[in-house]
Amino acid sequence: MGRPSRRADALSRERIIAAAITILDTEGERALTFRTLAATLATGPGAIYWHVANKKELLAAATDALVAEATGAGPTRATPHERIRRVALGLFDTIDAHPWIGSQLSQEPWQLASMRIVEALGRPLDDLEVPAERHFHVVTALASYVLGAAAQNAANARHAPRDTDRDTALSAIARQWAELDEAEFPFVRRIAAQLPGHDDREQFLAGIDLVLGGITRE
Amino acid sequence: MGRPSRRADALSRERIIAAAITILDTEGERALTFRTLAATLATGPGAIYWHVANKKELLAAATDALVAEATGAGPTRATPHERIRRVALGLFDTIDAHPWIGSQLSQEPWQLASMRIVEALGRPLDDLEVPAERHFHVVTALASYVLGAAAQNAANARHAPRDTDRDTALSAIARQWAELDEAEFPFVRRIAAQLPGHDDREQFLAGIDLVLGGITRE
DNA sequence: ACCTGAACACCGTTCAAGT
DNA sequence: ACCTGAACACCGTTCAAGT
Repeated sequence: MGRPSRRADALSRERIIAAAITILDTEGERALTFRTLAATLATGPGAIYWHVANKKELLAAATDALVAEATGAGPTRATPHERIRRVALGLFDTIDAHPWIGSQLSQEPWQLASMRIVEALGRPLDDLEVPAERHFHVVTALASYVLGAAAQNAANARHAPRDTDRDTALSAIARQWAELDEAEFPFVRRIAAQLPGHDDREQFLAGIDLVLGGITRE
Repeated sequence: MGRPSRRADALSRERIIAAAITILDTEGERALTFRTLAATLATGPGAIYWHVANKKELLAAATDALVAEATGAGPTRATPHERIRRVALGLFDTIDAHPWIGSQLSQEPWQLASMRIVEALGRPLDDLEVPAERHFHVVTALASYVLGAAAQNAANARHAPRDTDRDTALSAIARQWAELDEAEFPFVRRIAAQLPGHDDREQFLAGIDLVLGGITRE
């Protein structure tokens, strides 16, 4: 029931956010500028400020839009465990596709997006027979793991050289790890061999299972 | 055995990093500028570039210095479980005291600081009777949780209003949560009551125990 | 009500010139 | 070898002026 804009190409909060997401995804975080954004929208930088308070709010809104999509809906007839895995994996994939969300989420904590994540991860806990007093506890641990893992993965995605493929990149890091000082980094040296060939999503889900294993233990 | 500087107040990488940490801690991330830093060191901005490649490297070096301190040494005669808790809590406290580390760690993944964390968290795994093939797996999960939780906590610390104390701030958020739309956020509404009065460090350690519980489960 | 674009107050970084 | 500081190429944000 919103009043219609006079022109189809009129500026709007939604169009600004959509354009920002496109720039962030295709050109990277550093490329998002009020000038480039204004150029994309065929207007001046000042015009954007009529619809959006500032850059921080713009980034928060862009993050929220994608997180809302990732946590929304979902077919519900599944075990609680399975539902949590589904939400977590959805978030992982969203952050992987839009790596800039990773740094965003760990910077603005009580924002709407974080609340959506807590809600989506927490709702299945009732059916998991976790006592209500522990819900806050447990959902915090789950969310911390999900956000931490996703942020790490996003950072990796951001820093991966464009021209080399994943396997050779991982092998290069593994080789680097294997050459570390034995006295200072014995553990990292030893696990270097396990680095190439691992699957990020599998690894992520294994961590979820670890946490869930701890939850349903007693 | 490094050759001595001629003047005691000569610029050096160490002095620059120390000055940067002081500014970051006392004035916040936004206040760290090559100009303010240069002013603090009584020199011009260009001088800093002789010792440090750029701002990114400076932040990485500052982070590494503090993480090295947090993960270094530690009395060793304790159970593996206890050693992991100790390392994790040390990191938590360090990030709590220097919140800017939080965002730093989730932005530069394969940097030295992350490797120190992996090493410190992973070394006790041998004695925890975790099979070697799972070490990479398990240490990744632990590190993700630690970094995620610490980043969240750091973000909270950064955004807390200066003049209000913790209790009233938490109560305000709890009230806000309790007023959310029941249809959209039933879970968050319900756990709102558990928000005030919780202890961040306890909550953090409980999460560690959850993950460790999952590890030693089978 | 909404848009324009010049202008303000900054940044990180470079570089010729000094010692 | 190391330092100086002006200058370059940008930023986010504001605001008088327009429609």
